[in-house]
Amino acid sequence: MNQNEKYNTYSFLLERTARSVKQFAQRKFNELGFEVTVDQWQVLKVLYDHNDLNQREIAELTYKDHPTLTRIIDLLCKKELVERKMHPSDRRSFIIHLTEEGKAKVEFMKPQVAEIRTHAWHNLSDADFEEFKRILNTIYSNLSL
Amino acid sequence: MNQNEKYNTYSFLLERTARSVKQFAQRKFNELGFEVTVDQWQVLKVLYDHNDLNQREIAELTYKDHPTLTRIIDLLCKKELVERKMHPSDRRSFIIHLTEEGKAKVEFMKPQVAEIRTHAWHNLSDADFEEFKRILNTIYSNLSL
DNA sequence: TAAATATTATTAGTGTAGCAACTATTTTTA
DNA sequence: TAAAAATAGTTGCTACACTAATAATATTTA
Repeated sequence: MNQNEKYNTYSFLLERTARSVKQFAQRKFNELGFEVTVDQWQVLKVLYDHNDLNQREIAELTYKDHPTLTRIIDLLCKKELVERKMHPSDRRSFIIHLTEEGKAKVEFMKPQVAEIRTHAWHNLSDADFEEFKRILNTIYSNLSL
Repeated sequence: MNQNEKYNTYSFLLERTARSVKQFAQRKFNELGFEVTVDQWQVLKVLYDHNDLNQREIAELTYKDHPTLTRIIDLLCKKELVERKMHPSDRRSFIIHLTEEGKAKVEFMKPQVAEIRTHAWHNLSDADFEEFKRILNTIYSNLSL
């Protein structure tokens, strides 16, 4: 493979792997009857860890954009896992609050999700894990400048 | 970070990075007036390298699913970059053919895309590149079993 | 060879990503 | 303090991913 072609590979592998990780998790979520998507889970988890954030803060923590957040919150509201509450001092923004049902859902899913996530790492070492994180973070910051 | 939380990180970093790589490329595509999406480019490139494939073959090479392929081919047809031709012996399938315009587009874009792809790898070595590919491929195969 | 099965591609429906434009509100600054 | 700028969130549009169902055609097998 010549030098030009070389860098065409990584973006392909990166995307393919990211999709396969997500797809694997979603399939498990469905099998286990979680009734939420992987992205919805990500938002629930952030709310569980921080509780009572506005949408901007959730967007920052999940690296999702605002329109996407609006739609995910809509769906989570419909499922009664979160609710939009008035912000006491800023009438532009909502406080997103995890309901009791939402909290229970996170506690139920949490260990099972952790288990699902380990599958990808068979045959890989802790050193691999650190390398992987370092490289991903470097790529990310190379493109953010 | 405890052992349970540990593996929640990688899927997040992986997806975030994959998205950022794609978004970066798409932004450059737009700035350079390519008038195709990154996914459309991927299909054009595969056709350029193999020419005259049916949609199943393109799906296999790009790891995209059939419905997605149908729609991408529709869009590329509208742009007159490819055309659907009758398969001589199998009336279920089409031969997807890169038009002259499509071929010219690939030749025009190819070196510029290669250039765009290198940005992600500043501050990273060839060894990192190999490590990265190895880890991505291992994860992918762990989840395909 | 007729019936069952498999394959190729499409359509429909849901969810997410990204962009641009917009409303409502808050903050800044002139 | 009035005008300008910034912020929070929404909506609309296009594109892609995934699932399930379907149509048309080919292949297998009984």
